[in-house]
Amino acid sequence: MTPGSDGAAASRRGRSSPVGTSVEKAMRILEALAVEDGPHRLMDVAERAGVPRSTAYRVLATLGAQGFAQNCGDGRYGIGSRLGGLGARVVRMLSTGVGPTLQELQRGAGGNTVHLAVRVGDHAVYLHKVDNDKPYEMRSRVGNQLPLHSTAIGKAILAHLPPGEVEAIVTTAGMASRTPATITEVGALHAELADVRERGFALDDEENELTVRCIGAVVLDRSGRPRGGISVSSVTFMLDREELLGYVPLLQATARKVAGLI
Amino acid sequence: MTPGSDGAAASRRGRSSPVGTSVEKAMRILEALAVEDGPHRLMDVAERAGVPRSTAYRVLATLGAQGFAQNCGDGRYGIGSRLGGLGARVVRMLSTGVGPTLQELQRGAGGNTVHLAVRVGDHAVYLHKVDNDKPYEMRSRVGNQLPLHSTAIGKAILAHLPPGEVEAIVTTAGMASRTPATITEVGALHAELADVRERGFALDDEENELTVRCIGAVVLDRSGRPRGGISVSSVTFMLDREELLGYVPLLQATARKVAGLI
DNA sequence: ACTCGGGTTTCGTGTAGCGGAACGCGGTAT
DNA sequence: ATACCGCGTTCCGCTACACGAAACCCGAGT
Repeated sequence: MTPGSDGAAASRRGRSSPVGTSVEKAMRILEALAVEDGPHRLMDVAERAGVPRSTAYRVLATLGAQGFAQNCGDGRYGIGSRLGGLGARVVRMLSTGVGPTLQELQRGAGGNTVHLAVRVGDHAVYLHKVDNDKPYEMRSRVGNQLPLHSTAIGKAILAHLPPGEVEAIVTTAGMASRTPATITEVGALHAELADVRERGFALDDEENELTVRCIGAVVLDRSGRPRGGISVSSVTFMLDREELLGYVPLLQATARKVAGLI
Repeated sequence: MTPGSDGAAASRRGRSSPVGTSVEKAMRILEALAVEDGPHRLMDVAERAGVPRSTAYRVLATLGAQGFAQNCGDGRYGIGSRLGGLGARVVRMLSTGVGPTLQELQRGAGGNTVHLAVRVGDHAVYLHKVDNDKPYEMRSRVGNQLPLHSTAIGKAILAHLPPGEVEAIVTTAGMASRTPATITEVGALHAELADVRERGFALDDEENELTVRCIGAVVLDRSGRPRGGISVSSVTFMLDREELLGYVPLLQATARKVAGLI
């Protein structure tokens, strides 16, 4: 088997938490540390990462000794600065890779704001942003988390996940009502996701933020799993729905291009 | 032993490459993938990470299956998008943590540009930047790499590393001559680093970039090792050396504060 | 004083990580 | 054409290291 391919192997012994190798555990623990700001209790990290407490402790000791994690003195844990250096490099490299492609999209889509986000656990995280050429700008920032059930990128991702995983995500992350238009019922969400799959793009019409309308398309990795998505956004009073939908073909073409660059 | 403490243990079996646990190997491999842009050959990654080829292969297979690394089809490897999501979160979290403190420094230091960088291998990487309030700005960007021997932050870091490690760094990274003032002799560097230690800060007077002058102070982790540094920068024709040096006490105080936030 | 939550430590088990060596394939020199 | 070489990939036997249940310990709440 070649590296980077699926490798659905692993997880044989798994009693309650089917996490495979120790490297995988470590990465999941780092992701668990990065979901929200404050220092985290060992127990929460362990649970979120799906590993037993003592394992989380051992891995955190290793990561801490290397500067990738940090024991905040009291028993709490946070991310370490060495991970910051790595993260800054990674974001910069990926951004420079996709930057030109997304700028083309921005220009071709009326100069409106373009976002690339990738899935991290039960959220998506902005990885790159191309600001619009308008006098105002969106308040989004690289590194911001966004919900999956109420955003165009999020719904595009969910639409390409197996239904069981969608279920798991809404169970743990909930379906917070962000605006009156937010989908807050699991049934309605599944119906919407079927629509998204059929149309090949997702529409967020003030579901996540009042006065903001977005179209989003999924970005798949080479094994067909959804890694993230891209979107074009505008404020509702500047761009009507029809005009925004006119950019869908370009959005989809760009999403396919981005998939090759991730 | 408590996690996050030194833990100089590890590396007993070590034949040629004294790298300990598999988690540590994985993190070093990720760092090796992030040093420069293009896809990397397996061999280069293995060498840079200090692990045998077959080990690098196996770890990359694991990381690739999880989306943290990527096999670019031909035998080359790059970073995966899942690492990008993690990295974006991490940078954002660390930035929001230190942002206010560094903004205070910027205001207290005449509104000049402030940087926070952390060490990654034999370079430093910008993790946060507070732009100046002048009509022009520095071209630096978060995620940029900077050499250690020719920058204020870099010299502040080197000054707090054991001499052997300094030797190793200049051996592998070299001492490129960036301007006529760049220190390019190992002996001169060691002398300069002794100065830096004694004064408690580093000065880069057009050593890395013509017309740019910086003061830098080291940021130590809780076990006393240098994790990175902060700096105040200005163009030479706007700020003479004396005035810049006047900001040293505030710089040092801020560095100590940042050490607690990393 | 008793309990409880949760971080830390211990420990015996066996497995997954390890890395040297062999393989195969494409490119290059002869 | 053939030999060579560099390098990604695969194999394989050994054992160090990961594993996780359970014990331990400390501080807070009652």
